[in-house]
Amino acid sequence: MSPRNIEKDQKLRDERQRQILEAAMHVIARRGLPATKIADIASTAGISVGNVYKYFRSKDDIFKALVESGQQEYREFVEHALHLEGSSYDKLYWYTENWLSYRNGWAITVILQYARTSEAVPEHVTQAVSARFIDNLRPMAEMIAEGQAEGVIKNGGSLELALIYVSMMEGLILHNIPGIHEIAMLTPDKMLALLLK
Amino acid sequence: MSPRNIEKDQKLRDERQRQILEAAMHVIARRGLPATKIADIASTAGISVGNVYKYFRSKDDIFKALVESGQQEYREFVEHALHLEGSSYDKLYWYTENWLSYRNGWAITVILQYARTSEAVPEHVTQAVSARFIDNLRPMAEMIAEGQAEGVIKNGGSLELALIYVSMMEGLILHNIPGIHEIAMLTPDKMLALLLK
Amino acid sequence: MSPRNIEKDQKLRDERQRQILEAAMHVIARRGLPATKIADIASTAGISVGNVYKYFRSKDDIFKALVESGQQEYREFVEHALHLEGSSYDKLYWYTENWLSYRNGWAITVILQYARTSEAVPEHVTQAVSARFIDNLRPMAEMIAEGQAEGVIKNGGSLELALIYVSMMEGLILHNIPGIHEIAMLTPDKMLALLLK
Amino acid sequence: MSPRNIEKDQKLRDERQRQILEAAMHVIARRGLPATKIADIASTAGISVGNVYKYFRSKDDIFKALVESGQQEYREFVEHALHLEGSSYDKLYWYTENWLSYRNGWAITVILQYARTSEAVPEHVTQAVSARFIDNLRPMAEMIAEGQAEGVIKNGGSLELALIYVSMMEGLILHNIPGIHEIAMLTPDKMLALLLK
DNA sequence: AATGAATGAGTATTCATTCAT
DNA sequence: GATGAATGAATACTCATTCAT
Repeated sequence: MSPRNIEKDQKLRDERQRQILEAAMHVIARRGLPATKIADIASTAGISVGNVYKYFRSKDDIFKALVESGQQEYREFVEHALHLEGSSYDKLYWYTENWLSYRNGWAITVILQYARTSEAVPEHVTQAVSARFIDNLRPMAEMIAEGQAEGVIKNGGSLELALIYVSMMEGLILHNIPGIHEIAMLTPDKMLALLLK
Repeated sequence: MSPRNIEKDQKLRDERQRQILEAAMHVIARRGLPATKIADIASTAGISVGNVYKYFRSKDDIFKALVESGQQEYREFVEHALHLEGSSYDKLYWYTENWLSYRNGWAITVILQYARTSEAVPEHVTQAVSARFIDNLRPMAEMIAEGQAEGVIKNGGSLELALIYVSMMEGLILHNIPGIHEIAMLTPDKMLALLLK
Repeated sequence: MSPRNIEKDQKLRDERQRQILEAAMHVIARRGLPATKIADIASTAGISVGNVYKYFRSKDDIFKALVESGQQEYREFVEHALHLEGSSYDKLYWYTENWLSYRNGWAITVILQYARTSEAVPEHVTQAVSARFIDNLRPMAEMIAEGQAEGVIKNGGSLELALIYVSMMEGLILHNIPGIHEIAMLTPDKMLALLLK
Repeated sequence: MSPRNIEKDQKLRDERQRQILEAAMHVIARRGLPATKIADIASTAGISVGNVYKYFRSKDDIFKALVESGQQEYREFVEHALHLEGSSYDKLYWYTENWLSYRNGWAITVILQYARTSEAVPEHVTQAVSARFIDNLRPMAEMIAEGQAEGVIKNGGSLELALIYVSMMEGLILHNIPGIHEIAMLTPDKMLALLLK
């Protein structure tokens, strides 16, 4: 009866949804949530305004999905680092080098920071993001603990050091400043040096 | 009108202006610029909406003034640290302890971060803020260089280390997360440990 | 294609069209024209949105068809009453009893009332409906005139009395109020009593 | 301190509110609630769109206020009739003549009918309006009971007769049909004749 | 013919800014 | 100067209609 290919339709729907989130991530990271118009997201995604609403109930709904997928993407990233072959230094090096250069890393960092700190975000969202943020520190803490066992990394609470290191990376990522590279050629080894004995 | 009154009037104007900026700083830091209404600023400052416009031309004007006074306040703060009596460690300790706990520190950090990174901010503002940010790194770099001369602080480019340290502090300040203190009692010495040999 | 099939196709088309109008009648009567979405009509009719447009040019087109078929259905109803065997009282009784209880009576009454009175309806539609409404009063007027000739019904212009009686029925039908039956068990004889000498 | 006259301001506010409701009543009665734009109400009231929202939270809020004031206005009207000097016939005559010709009568009738019957109206509103409608029948029932005691009016439940009479008036009022007056010069005595013995 | 995804014009609502008092 | 009512441009969201499959 139906003249449409249901399976293919579903694939197209999933593809569209990813398309919208991808567009939203970059636009929102650059301008902030409230300054981003649905029309911006739609045109970046190459679709019409109305069609965005076929896939998401509201702008806030998009933001929520963005935050969730961002945190999941980060979790997979850091878990991947943890399970690499090699010394803990190698793992941390890989993490540092790749999160800095990864195309979505900056955008995810900016968006999650906004989600955690702005009172314009509903409190239950803020809290969920914060809880997950802390949970996402654990793989990094594990890498640090390994390094301490290997005698390479400074002593101290591994979770505390993880928080400090992640904060530093976030702080640096947020300094997307023109001209910053002229004063600092920040390479992973310079950043990791802070953790070393 | 006597010159006495004119002078007094001017003082009142300046006082009001500071009042408005103070209110704007806290409201904007919490909700972000676009989500903050002039009415919020006015009511926080305890004056009427219309009256705000007697002191500032527009919302953007308030933001610009905020950013400027914030950067100036930071500059004075860091210069003060640099000229303290004592070792470079003592100076950095004072800086770390006080900027973290200073009432306006958090708000200034949040606002300047937004001013630097959002495309919703006019480019000439972004650029001015960024340039001044780099300039404001110098007193910190000087303290670090002193510490290196004293043989206490790690080797490396002092401006680079300053950027890293400031980024870390900003990153930590932005983690105004409920529950974060249960996993990390961050004291100045733990943070400074990163810089030490 | 054989003429047999063409004929069959036409029947199917007519059937679908009636299906859509039937669905539209009930949805629109309940929510009003502007608050009714094409999607509501489609899903009530059990077909897809796109398919509705295979049978009607537009929402307004559906409404126009609805109004026409509603007025025709009413006309047939009242003509049927007029040509029943029996006294004029019997005819009026049958009319009163059955229009009140007839499944489409309420919906048709509501829709025609809207079509006649709302400025949101194009004027040429309003006028056509009104003209036909007046015309549709005539069979009722005839029944009343008969009753007057029989000496059972009050004196007075038969068309005027018809208008009054029909208005009363419409008014009552529009009082689809929960709880109304607890204060009034309205039976045809009570309503007809008004017309009697 | 305040440069505005508070008492005068309040009066102006009340005046504006009445202005908006008055405008809304006529526009909504003519076009229906969903087809009425806030811009229509605003321009009819002679103020700006934004200013409407200084006095009412939303379009639905306006509608609710309209319904309440409409029912109150009707109640006062019918109570006034009840307490007039004279026979019950005189009272009913006054009621019939004046509600028909009263400038707001038509609009109130149309709006209340919509409020009672459309599913587009939230159910708690529908129910409140219906309950009050039934309550508002009582003064009319009292007039009818008086008439029955005087031996002028037909026998029968007074509340039932009230419902029938009010429905008839509503039905007639809703027949705001061009050309209707050429077939029926409806005067109060013709309408009241229905109730007489 | 049937489907439902895609489009974009239309409307409710918000809020920076102005202005009469 | 101070106030807050008034304005209207801007934006989220809806829905009639079209169109590719």
